[in-house]
Amino acid sequence: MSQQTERLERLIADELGECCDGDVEQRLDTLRACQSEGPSNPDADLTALKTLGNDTRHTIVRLMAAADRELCVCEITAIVDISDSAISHALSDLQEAGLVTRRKDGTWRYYDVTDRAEALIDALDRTREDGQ
Amino acid sequence: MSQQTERLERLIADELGECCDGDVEQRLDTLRACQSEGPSNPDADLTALKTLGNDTRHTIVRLMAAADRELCVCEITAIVDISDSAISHALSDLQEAGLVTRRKDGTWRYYDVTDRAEALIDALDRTREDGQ
DNA sequence: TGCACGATTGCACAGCTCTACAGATAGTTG
DNA sequence: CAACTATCTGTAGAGCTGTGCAATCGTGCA
Repeated sequence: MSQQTERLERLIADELGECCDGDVEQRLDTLRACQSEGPSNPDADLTALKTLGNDTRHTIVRLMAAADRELCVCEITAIVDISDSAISHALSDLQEAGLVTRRKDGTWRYYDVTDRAEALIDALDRTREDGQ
Repeated sequence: MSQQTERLERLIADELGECCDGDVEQRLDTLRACQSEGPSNPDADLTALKTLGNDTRHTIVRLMAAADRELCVCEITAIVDISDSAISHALSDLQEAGLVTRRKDGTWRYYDVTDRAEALIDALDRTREDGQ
């Protein structure tokens, strides 16, 4: 029995007053079941969070979400104080992460937020601590 | 007039057929209003996203969310294959980011997810692309 | 076909992040 | 109070990330 499960055994003994090997196994099984509840492939989730958790990309997504319509790249560059290159990199990352969609019209490129981006923004807005 | 607004002027001319300086100013004003709709201090949002967007921390939060009760540190170390030190660092980061709460009971420490963490996890679950 | 323009891409490097290790801290117990 | 336990913390270094620069792509137009 590993150190980790010894510690767990002592925890259960503390909680229930006593603890046998069966109790430990049962607790481990329950926890393992919880672990397997998660998404089978969490990479997309991690990428979405990491991508939105950057100032530049977050700013762009907030702007598009507030505009409530697709925006042309040049509308973004006109407003936010970030270089063309950085914005283009950011939009590319956001698209790969499934947070924005892309549409071509001649030489103009239009981007819009996806449901996933909106859901994350909304989750943040609904759970903000201070009343700002 | 900057290069950025010249480009915007050409976009509006393309969209409407013509464009005067007033049209450009109006579009800029609208976009600036959108920009100011965002949270006045987005740092907490960025921290929350960045913190949850790490494999170790995400795994821990998913486990706690699935367990639907507070977990002792030793329950986490017993299940996930991450060193004690890494888990402790992760829990500390999560707490600072407002994603988990912490409770002491003797030498045991119990952690539980906050509404904010649950809201983000839920947003991801509701918008997953593939049917996993 | 050549030019102009909007937007993207490859690259380099400065700055940030994650983890293991070792040692510290705060309870508990005898 | 000494020994033990669960957890935390400081640190170093390997690896990752973000941005500007310069070059490039693709579209429209004369």
